[in-house]
Amino acid sequence: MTQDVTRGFESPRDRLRAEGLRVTAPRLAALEWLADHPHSTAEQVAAGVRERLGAVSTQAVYDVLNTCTRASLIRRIEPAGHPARYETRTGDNHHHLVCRRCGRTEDVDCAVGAAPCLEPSNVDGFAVDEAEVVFWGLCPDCRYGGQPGSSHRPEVTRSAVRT
Amino acid sequence: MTQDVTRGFESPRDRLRAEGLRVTAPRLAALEWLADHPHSTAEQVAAGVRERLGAVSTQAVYDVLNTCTRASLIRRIEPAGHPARYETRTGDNHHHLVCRRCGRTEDVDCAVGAAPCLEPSNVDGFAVDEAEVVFWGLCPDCRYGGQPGSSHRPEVTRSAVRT
DNA sequence: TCACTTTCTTGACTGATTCCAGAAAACATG
DNA sequence: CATGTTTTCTGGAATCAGTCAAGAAAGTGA
Repeated sequence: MTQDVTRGFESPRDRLRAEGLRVTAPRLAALEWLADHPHSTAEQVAAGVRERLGAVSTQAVYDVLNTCTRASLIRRIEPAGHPARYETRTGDNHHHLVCRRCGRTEDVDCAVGAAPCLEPSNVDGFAVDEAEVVFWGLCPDCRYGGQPGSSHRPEVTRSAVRT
Repeated sequence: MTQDVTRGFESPRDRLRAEGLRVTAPRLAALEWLADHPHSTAEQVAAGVRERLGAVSTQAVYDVLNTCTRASLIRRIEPAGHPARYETRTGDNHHHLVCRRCGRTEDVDCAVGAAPCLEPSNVDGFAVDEAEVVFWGLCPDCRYGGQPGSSHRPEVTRSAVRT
């Protein structure tokens, strides 16, 4: 059982209802899967959903994920060079730690206090509504272990900025 | 001529040489284009390169961009949901302001002083080497103007936003 | 239960980018 | 300025993640 910020208050079913969304088996399965497996890719969610329900179309999964994202029931993060990942922890200002090599993603709470990095609220005429922070690096497995799974193409980013 | 941080010191030709890369027409054209049109997409770079050189394959452009990115001559940014963009300003820790709607991208210097948001250097066993910050919002055109859709041009940006 | 929506299925399709094999060009030499 | 390596470019096919479309199926309110 994951201890998620937004979980425990309401069941997936109630949360769907609260947003005026229909309660369907694929939606429940996807939300439940994500509650226990945060940062899953669409493909992983699809696998998890099929594990419980049997055949479910890929399109249905994307639809569920998009609908729930739009309703803020889940949050989508799209690390450059990796497929999108989803999580149920929404509404708080937390950021992510992503492995350049395998895409593994972990949560990082705001390092510099409450709302860091969200200084510029109206720069150059832009109406800024979100500050996204991604920490890039290598996860333990990719640092030490040799080949973690499939062949990931050589990562291109090597900026290594360390202000 | 744009006054870019990394430009003015060395010409594109010298910068290629300094990295041990061959000096080819497509590379020069791409680097020059980017110096004057920061945050261009691969497609825009291709168009700019073809403007000077005539026919150049798409693959050549991607190759040039990848090679130069790997050599840190340019930096690639990949805003979620938008094609990757490239810029010649490398080596300093500046971040980006991206329009949710049209993808227009602007530079933002660190808002919170020197090293904002780059607190965690070794979290959870990860070896963090870069903190990427993206401010999401709507650009002036998309806020007020109706349909920016078609006018999705290179959007020659005025860089160096000071906060 | 019935009608009315919304959602799911199937399958084709897109856009951005990469892979492949061979032709062409760059550049350190002789 | 020829020559031979080595690296890069061409052209086309392929991949990957994700979307679009039309009709069938299921959830919901009366």
